[in-house]
Amino acid sequence: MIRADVVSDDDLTRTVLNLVWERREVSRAEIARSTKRSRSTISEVVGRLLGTGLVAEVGAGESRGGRRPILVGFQDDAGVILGVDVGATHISLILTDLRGRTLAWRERAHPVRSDPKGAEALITALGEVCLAEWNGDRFRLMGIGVAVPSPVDPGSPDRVLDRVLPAWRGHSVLDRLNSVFGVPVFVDNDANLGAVAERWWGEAVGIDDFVYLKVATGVGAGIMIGGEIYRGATGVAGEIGHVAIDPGGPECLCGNRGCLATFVGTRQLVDRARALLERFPDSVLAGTEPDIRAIEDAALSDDPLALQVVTEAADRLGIVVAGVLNLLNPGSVILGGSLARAEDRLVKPLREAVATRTLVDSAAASDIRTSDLGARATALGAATHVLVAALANPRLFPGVKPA
Amino acid sequence: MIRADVVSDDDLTRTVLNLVWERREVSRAEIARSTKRSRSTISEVVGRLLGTGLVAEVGAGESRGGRRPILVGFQDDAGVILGVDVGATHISLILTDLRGRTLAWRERAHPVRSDPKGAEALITALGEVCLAEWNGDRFRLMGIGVAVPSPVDPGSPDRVLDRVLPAWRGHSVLDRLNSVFGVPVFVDNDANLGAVAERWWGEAVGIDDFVYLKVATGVGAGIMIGGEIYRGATGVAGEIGHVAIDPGGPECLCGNRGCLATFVGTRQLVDRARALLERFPDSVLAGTEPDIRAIEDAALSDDPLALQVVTEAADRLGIVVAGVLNLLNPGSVILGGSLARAEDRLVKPLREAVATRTLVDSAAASDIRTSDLGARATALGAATHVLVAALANPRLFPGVKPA
DNA sequence: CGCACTTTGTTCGGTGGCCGAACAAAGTCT
DNA sequence: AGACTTTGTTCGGCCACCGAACAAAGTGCG
Repeated sequence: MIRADVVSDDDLTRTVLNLVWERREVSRAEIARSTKRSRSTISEVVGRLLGTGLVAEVGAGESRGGRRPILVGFQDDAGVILGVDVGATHISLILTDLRGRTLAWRERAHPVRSDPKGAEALITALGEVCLAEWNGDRFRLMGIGVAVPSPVDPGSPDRVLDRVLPAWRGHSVLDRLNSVFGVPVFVDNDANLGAVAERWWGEAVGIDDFVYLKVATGVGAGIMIGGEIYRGATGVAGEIGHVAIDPGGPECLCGNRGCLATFVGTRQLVDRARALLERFPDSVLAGTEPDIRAIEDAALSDDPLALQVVTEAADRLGIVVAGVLNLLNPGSVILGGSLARAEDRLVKPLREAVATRTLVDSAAASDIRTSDLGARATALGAATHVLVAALANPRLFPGVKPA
Repeated sequence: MIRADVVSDDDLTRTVLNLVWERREVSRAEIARSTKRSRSTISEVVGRLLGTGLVAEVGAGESRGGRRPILVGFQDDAGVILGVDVGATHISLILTDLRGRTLAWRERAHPVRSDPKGAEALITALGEVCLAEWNGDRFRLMGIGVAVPSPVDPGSPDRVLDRVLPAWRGHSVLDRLNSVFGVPVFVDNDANLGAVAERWWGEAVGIDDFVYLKVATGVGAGIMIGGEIYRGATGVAGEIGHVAIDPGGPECLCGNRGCLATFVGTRQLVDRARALLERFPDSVLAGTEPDIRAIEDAALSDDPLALQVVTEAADRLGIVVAGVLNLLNPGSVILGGSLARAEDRLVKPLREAVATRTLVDSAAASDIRTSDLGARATALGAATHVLVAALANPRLFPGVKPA
């Protein structure tokens, strides 16, 4: 795997580049004020950046009582990124520009666990499809981000240590992506990458400390501390799917009883809905074989059965969210994955469940909401991970030569 | 309150000072190798540091095949620090040198909650006693650290926001300490400061990510991430005393039911021991009015009643510790406060309780142990907090003039 | 309209932190 | 004893960054 993080770029150059990205269009004088450097220094740095093509002079700004500033703008189309979301039962890919805009998007159901070889082929094929649809200069592809539903070892980021995806063990799939597309490949856990997506494009823009909760086949948390993903000592921080919330609960795949995942995992939600069918004969789901999507839709139309499922899930989630609030006191908790579409129908009972289990202070200070990034959140986060790496190390950008 | 954190010292100077502190005695050449700076640069920095009196040339080291190095040593007695532990029912003070050595120590039982004015007077009086016992140059006192059993707002570190100690609200007590002793006063939560003590002098030396769990009148956690205390969005991170572990449990002061604190707080442990007296007529505690200390002693002599109390507490703690492991994946969990003296008698059942509630990975990777800093841990941590601030900003040291 | 004042961006000489080369001092090893 | 190492210092120089000065291009007031 290509490793581009050995040589680091000039500190100030990086700072300026990030600032231009954030502000989109900004004058040299404004950069100087923000970074507390002299205008002469900034002028020189900006001059170098102009040479890379990552930024360009894009016109004049408003006068602040004197000469009008020359606005320097970030070139969002200077590169593109491929984001891959490897789910338990699906694979999806997104191609984005440097502002997180979707250039292409593909999704396929696939039994990833039982057919890893097919999954690998599917990813490369869909990757080609996305690039073809975009129809731009292929050498502008900067990197590939991959989200996997499993912890990722920070010591060796290219190694996925997993019981869920045994065939992904080792480097094979990632190395293959690297050699097929010829760009760096980054891997991380799906909940972590969901948090990244929220931090850059979603509900957590501007928030540096929050917890992203992803409910899907499994349950995971992405913990953002100081704007960085927190991984813990061995990279499994946030693996809350198997927190025991009911000692008398059903047995879990992990061997324990009453894990959170046995109550709010996608499959369990669907099972629960089926079990409730006879108690709610008037439900719109009656007489159907409901899937998670149908349950969400039903909840949005205030179907009593679906609301019951959502409320029960909120209750169970509440136990864990309360624990998270008490322990970490995050500014925000953002809910993604299944049920996020239900918004208030999920959040309201969740807030109530949390309120009975937390001190007033921490509960009141934390705001709980749902993501609105939808199904593309995880893939988008994977792509964003590459963007973050590139903004931290501009050498990753195509056409930027090692100084 | 004096604020000394505005002007920051030269970065390299700080790095070198910290390195000399860590290594105790180290040559210029060795510093150059460690910091990856040239010997000429280090020579100059060390020269400046020698002028401050914080370090001194302390002899020659072993030859590494050439000229013998001149060892530069940190002067542990260049300053002293006062650490104050304000408990719910006691006050203790420690006077330390810059290596955490105890120069004086005083402890008094005091109803802090009901008599804050008396507590204030007691602190200043005991501070004077400690300084008198030490009998050194008083102007070498660098600062005072105060540990309070309550969250501390990071936004205004000198303000204690508390229901537990209403009279400590605002600045009064801390300002008074500042004006009496004429040095900066630092305040933080007791569990946070216990974690600091462990990080510098205890079980967590060399470990940058761990959780310190303090069981006393209440229960709190100090979360160390990357060598820094993690405070959360509003400074209440680690307030786990009121995590609900049993919806049917007893009512808590906080208004909820089944809080962790209602099972393992000091008072609850003592109550539980009393309740068990009739079931264990042969216990060494039979016929006595046991306090927490007696229970610990009894546990150490394998008294069945005491072991029962300890085991039950371990079970309850296990629920929360398991949650912490799953969420944060810390490298270590360190137990302080009551029962820490019981060591394996506490840790063994705790590990078992945790093992049934965590994934193999995170449980196996984390090592759980007891603190051995004893009763002085919190006060020592308070003093250490000042030391940390001083090493980060040498200007705080007495006699070091603003460059 | 003209004039005083602001702001922007560039030029240019200077400063300070850090470096490398060179060297003397003080060791080790054969 | 002589060759080689390591340490610590000196000294010239590089480079990032700065401040002063300036021209260009605005605003606003009399």
